[in-house]
Amino acid sequence: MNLEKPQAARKRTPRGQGKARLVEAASELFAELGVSGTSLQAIADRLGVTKAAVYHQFSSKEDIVVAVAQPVIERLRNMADVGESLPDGQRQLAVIEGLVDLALAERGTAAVIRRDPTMAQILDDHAPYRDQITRLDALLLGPAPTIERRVALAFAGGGIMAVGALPGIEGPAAAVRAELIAAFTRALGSI
Amino acid sequence: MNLEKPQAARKRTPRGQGKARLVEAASELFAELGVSGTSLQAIADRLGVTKAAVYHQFSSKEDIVVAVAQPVIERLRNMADVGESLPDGQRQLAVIEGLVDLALAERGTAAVIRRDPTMAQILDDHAPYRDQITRLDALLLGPAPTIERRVALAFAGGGIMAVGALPGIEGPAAAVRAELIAAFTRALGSI
DNA sequence: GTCTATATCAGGATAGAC
DNA sequence: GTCTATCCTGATATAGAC
Repeated sequence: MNLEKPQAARKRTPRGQGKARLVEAASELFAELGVSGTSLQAIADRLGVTKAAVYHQFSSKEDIVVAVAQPVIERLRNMADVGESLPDGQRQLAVIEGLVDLALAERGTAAVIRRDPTMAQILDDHAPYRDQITRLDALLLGPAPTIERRVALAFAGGGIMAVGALPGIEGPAAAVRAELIAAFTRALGSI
Repeated sequence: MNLEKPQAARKRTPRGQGKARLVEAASELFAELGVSGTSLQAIADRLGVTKAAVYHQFSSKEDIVVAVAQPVIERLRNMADVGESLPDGQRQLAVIEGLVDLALAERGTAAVIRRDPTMAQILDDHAPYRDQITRLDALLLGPAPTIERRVALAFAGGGIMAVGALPGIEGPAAAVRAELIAAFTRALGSI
């Protein structure tokens, strides 16, 4: 018994920066299957290499998860920097626009970060991420937020991520963006 | 080598309807860890039994997943029935109220259904679920919806689920409910 | 950078005793 | 209904050759 595993046909290794390719493949798979639903074998298969090649680049699955989240964390840090540098009246809108752009640009990854339990657990132990979330929450909620305001923020945050994860809204990006910013502002502003 | 596994101390089997207890435990774990992050061993441990006992109740993990979703599917069917029986002007609000109540009542489970990839994959192959979603979409969107309206619905749907999954909003349930219905209506109605 | 091969363990699932 | 024991597969991870 024990037939040989088919082992997906290896395409010529498109050489070069292996890490970036790997992170991209992992990111897509995480969005499709979730983090714990994605095996290193699956990542390797998508790249046309073996698991050992994956382990050459990252020494654990957790390292890959962090690497996938990294660009998003950088964007969050940037948004917090910009927001804090603005006068009070402009902070909220700037952050909201930033979050919407992030959700639309990073699509899958942003959604995974917000809703995948494994990702959440890893990032909760990852100070660089937690710090940005704290800063952005402060910018959006102000000091001593009411419970209604917290609910509204959770609602709006869940909303943009759901739209980001939505398939088939490739077309009129500007319209979607405008509608999202409006929806977010309405959700938050009304309280 | 190969120490004996500690095997969590077994508490006296609290009798009775094993299936219901099992579904409840699984439901909680799915919400905490995701479906693929939850092993049958973990479910068994939470109940204080062995894996084999779990397999006595359900013949596969997929069966458990469907059983966990079942009460939510029933509620969705009910909402669709009620909505379709109402005159045009009242349908939308009735469905929105139903969805908000569902998100608040089923908390974790409703959120898992909307955002867990494994759950989604299983339910996509599960006609009873798909049918209700189709009916509710029709009630909320009407025929030939614009893309803006679809975005708004996705936004609102993601929003209530995010709030449902939010920890620590046990207190003023009525206020949260009212705020959610308002937010949902605003998100949809404005297009 | 990538491979083959292998160690180790956990996961889903089954058989059969009590 | 629950247990023990076991099977098989696939998962993470490592060692060492090319």
